[in-house]
Amino acid sequence: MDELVWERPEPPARAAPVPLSRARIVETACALADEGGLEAVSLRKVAAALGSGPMRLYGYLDTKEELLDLMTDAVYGEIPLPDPETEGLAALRALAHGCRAAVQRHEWFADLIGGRPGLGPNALAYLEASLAAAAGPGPIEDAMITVFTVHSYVTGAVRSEIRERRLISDTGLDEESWQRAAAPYLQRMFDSGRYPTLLRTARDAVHPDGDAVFSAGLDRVLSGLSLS
Amino acid sequence: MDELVWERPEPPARAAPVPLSRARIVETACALADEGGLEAVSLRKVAAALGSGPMRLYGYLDTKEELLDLMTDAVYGEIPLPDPETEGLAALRALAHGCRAAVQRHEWFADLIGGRPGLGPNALAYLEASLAAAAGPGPIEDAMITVFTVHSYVTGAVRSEIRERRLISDTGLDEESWQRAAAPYLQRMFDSGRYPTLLRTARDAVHPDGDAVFSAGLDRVLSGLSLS
DNA sequence: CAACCCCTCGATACACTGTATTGAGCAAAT
DNA sequence: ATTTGCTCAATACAGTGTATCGAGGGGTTG
Repeated sequence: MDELVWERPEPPARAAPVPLSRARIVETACALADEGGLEAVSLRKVAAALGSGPMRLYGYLDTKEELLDLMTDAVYGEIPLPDPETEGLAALRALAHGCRAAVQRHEWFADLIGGRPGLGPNALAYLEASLAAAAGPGPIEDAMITVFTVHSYVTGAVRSEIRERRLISDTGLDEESWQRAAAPYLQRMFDSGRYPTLLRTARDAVHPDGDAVFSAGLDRVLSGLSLS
Repeated sequence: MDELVWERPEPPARAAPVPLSRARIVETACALADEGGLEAVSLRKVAAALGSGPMRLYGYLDTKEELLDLMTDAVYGEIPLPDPETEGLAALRALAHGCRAAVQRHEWFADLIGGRPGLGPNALAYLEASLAAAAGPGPIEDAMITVFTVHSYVTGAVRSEIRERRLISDTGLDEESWQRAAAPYLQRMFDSGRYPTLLRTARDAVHPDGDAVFSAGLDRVLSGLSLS
């Protein structure tokens, strides 16, 4: 009390605290990430968007990583699960496409997926559906490997796709400036003669769109599974 | 000059600046990451390990992300390339195993791989070798898809593996405490009845080691490629 | 109705991050 | 011999995750 009462300002009439919930927190964190990417998600910003101080969130979370885990599980929850009648391969395909669609809606999901243990209820449900689709008459270990294989492909593929999209959109929205930025470097690399196949590819190949590439790769993976 | 010379201390006899190079920077950054993970890599720590101030690094890098890119390419450089005589499928398999081996040596590589555009010379060489191995008589687009498929699987798989390893080693080195931490939760989830296949798997399946799973998945992927 | 207590929440603080700016000292060039 | 330019370190700043603390209000008890 280093000031007299007369000088000291009144307490700032604290606004009625906004009711909070884990769901609301995750929701606004996802919204922040949707526009601005994962780096736009900080506890301070999330709290500010909710009209509260940062430390309040620690009542609902122990750590920022837990927030990311919750966000991850929220996205898993958006992936529609095929109904159990669906035949195995078709179900796996549907899950894969659902996962990719989720990444298209939430680019940042590509940064999280496969990165931390997905033990949330929705991730488990996704896993359950995959496993059920893959399970056949044989030993369950086969189904595990099938799921591992497909999901590894899916996570790797969606990351690749997002990465490439960013490579373009980072240099500026137009393809022009990207050409000017990286093309000369690549040109020089190709001129070195060390990458003949790459050079031929860059010259000849027509670059197909992401959908087609993903589907084609997925088909190859699925056809290697020797599933009943 | 707010003090008289007599009071003012001598300049700290600045130590002869350590000669630096991009290679040395990347090397020590990788060393720091090897013990301590990616979060142990900060420009300050790298600089300190080199005996210099942080800002000096900006002569060699524009950004921390560039350092991570260099580290990524350094690891790509460790992957042995199959000699060009090797038959296509065998070469792809060798590259995949080489990539996985690199991740075993540098866990942090799993966090970087597939995350940012790998345009460094070593990554390009890896890509060139993959593309050359995948290229057949058909259109080059087929080879692109093949490479995309295999590499997507590999990146996804190694991330999965590292993630699982961390899940165990994070809770404490012993399996005991992990059981105590997550097992009750999973138990309750399984008891909910929503994850029957998962439950059966957790109960019945013997968990095979990472090598076997990776190889088995890779074989499935490769066998789906319909490569000559 | 009054007094207490707990518990929730915000303010403050700390260590740390990446990076911009500034200024000092030395080497080379005029 | 003087100036110029370049290299590097010190300082500074905004932002991060999180620990600590103190005040305030709501519910429970006298």
